[in-house]
Amino acid sequence: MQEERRLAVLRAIVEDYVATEEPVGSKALVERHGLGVSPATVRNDMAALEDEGYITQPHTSAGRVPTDKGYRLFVDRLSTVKPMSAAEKRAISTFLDGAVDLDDVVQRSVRMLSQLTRQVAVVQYPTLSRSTVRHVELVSLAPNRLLVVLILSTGRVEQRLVELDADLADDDLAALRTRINRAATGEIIAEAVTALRAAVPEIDGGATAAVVDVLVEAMLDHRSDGRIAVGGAANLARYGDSFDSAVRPLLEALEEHVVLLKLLGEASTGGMVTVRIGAEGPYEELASTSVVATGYGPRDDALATLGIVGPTRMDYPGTMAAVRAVARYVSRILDEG
Amino acid sequence: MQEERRLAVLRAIVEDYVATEEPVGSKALVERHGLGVSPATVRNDMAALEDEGYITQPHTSAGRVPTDKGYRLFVDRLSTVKPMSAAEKRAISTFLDGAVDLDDVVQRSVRMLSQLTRQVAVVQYPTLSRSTVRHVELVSLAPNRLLVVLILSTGRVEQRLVELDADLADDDLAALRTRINRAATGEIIAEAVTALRAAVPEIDGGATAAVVDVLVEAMLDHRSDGRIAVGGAANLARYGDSFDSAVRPLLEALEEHVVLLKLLGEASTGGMVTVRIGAEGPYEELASTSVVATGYGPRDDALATLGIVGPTRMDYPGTMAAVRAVARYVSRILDEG
DNA sequence: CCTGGCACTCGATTGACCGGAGTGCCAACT
DNA sequence: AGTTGGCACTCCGGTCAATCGAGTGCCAGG
Repeated sequence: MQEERRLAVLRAIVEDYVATEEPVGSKALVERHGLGVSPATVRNDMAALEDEGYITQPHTSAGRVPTDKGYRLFVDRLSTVKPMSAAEKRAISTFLDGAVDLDDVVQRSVRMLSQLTRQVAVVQYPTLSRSTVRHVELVSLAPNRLLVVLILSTGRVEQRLVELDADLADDDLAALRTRINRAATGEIIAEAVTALRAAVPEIDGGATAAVVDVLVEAMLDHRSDGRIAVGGAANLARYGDSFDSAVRPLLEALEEHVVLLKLLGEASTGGMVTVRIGAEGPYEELASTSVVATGYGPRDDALATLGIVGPTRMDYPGTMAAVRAVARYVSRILDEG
Repeated sequence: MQEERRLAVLRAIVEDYVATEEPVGSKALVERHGLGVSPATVRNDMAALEDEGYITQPHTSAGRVPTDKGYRLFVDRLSTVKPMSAAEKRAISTFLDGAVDLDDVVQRSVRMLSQLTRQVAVVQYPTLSRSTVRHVELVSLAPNRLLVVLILSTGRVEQRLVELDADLADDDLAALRTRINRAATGEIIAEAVTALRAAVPEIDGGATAAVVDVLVEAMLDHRSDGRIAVGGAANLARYGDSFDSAVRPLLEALEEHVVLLKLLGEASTGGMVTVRIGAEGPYEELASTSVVATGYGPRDDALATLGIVGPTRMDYPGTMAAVRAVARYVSRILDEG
């Protein structure tokens, strides 16, 4: 029973601190939240919580502040994901439905997320590796120049120019085209690559091999795999204090897309919203920032990841709800498209 | 003659203030710069300069700080663009030469610029409107589905899917293709659009018109026209003071690409590096930021614009040199590509 | 196990004070 | 006419002491 109250106290501390941005003391706590005990009792609980490492005081005779460990407990056991309001849901839905193509979907998602959470939003472009090949087209621009066009189920189109050593006859080209499509169409990337390599024999002097090589390269192209959209950086201005220590490394991380991918990547386990708090990750400089992320994609295949980056002191329930909601709507749109 | 010295004083003030970030007084001025007069004399000059609006004091009995007008005079008449060192030139050249495609060129330019100037760099993707059509390809994916591929002299490839109302026969398609290419290939966008509209008659029931419409839309597509790459936002962390007032609106502007385009666009007059200082532009919130930009493109056609955004208190000579140098190398690369 | 009371700590605020950098002006000098 | 040295004045910034108040820890009693 006192154990139960202690957790209630921790929850109250987290909520108050997130709201006020100031260390919270025993007196203010009993006033604002209706826990029916005296400040002294709360003080005892706080002392215990501090011993266990959930909260800390910035200096003697100041209020308490949650530690990373405290936030962790709060997120894992004390918070209930508060559902989005109907109005918010509608706003998300209509805004995202207005997108005209894949790029636009991602752009709008980033914007939506950053507005909902008032944090920096990060959305990874859908990965190719889980998507399937819809069609491969070979276009002869000149006898020895070929345009290879790869169309994927995600709506992404990749094209490459191939310079051939020797000219390629029209009927050879047609044969190659049908053969390639027979092998690759409908397969997911990984399958398509192996099928392609196996099914297409050499036709004339390495030309075919060159085409297949380029096609495989296009399929595995990590440039589009790793692409990332970032939005809402203006929200960083709200950091107020702790500026050089927190914002600078974060701004740097936001430009280092590789770092961002790693941050998000940790969080791609299916369906659930994942939270990385403070120094739990491998990046020293981001010790005072948290990441809230989740995977998304059609039919719950986690094609890619989206989420937000913000200070450890953030509204976790609301943020998690927003991230989850946006991920769901985006997934639905990708499903339809 | 005293007029001459006054300008020397102004120059000294600007240089000192940029270097030290502190209001500069008469005594420090005569010490650091070798102007052979007494502090009292300098004080008189400063009073005159203040009357004319070139400098101002933050408060009584403080040193002087340049006004926007002062910076303007400095940039227009007092500064000599200091040339880049050989090492810097080499660094720019080799780094940009490593680029593999157009996107990469832009990415690297942004990175290079932000590193050289330690400011936020902005590079606009080359505009279509000045480039020429290299080739148009029509690919039949199905009897009533057409892939339209547009290849431009800049190396940019745009593709569109067209759904036709009626099926299109293969020989009609071939005829259309040659007709389109005869009209458009080699022309700059604007010409190509009109030539296309004039030269291609209707073949069957509006199908051709649809294709041409899509093609024209692809040519004029403002998404690729307006695309912008931003880099070096971490340099904003050096703003130190005046944070909310300066950085927040700047971060917002950096995400509003339309605003950025306007800012850069003012500066696209051929060949020269343009400088917008403080409140000279239309944006109230950016009153304490300057833009240093220039056009770039093959053969000095200004295809697009690149530059940096930074505080009015910046090293204009060095920054202008860096912007000019990067623009030249990028232009050269586009020329070759 | 909770509670009221009490002494204690320590950051934050306030006000007084001082030193220094810088100015403006004037009279004297070249 | 332009330059210079001198001088009184202003005002910012830092320091120091005093005070306030929020908050704690602990203890004794319910």
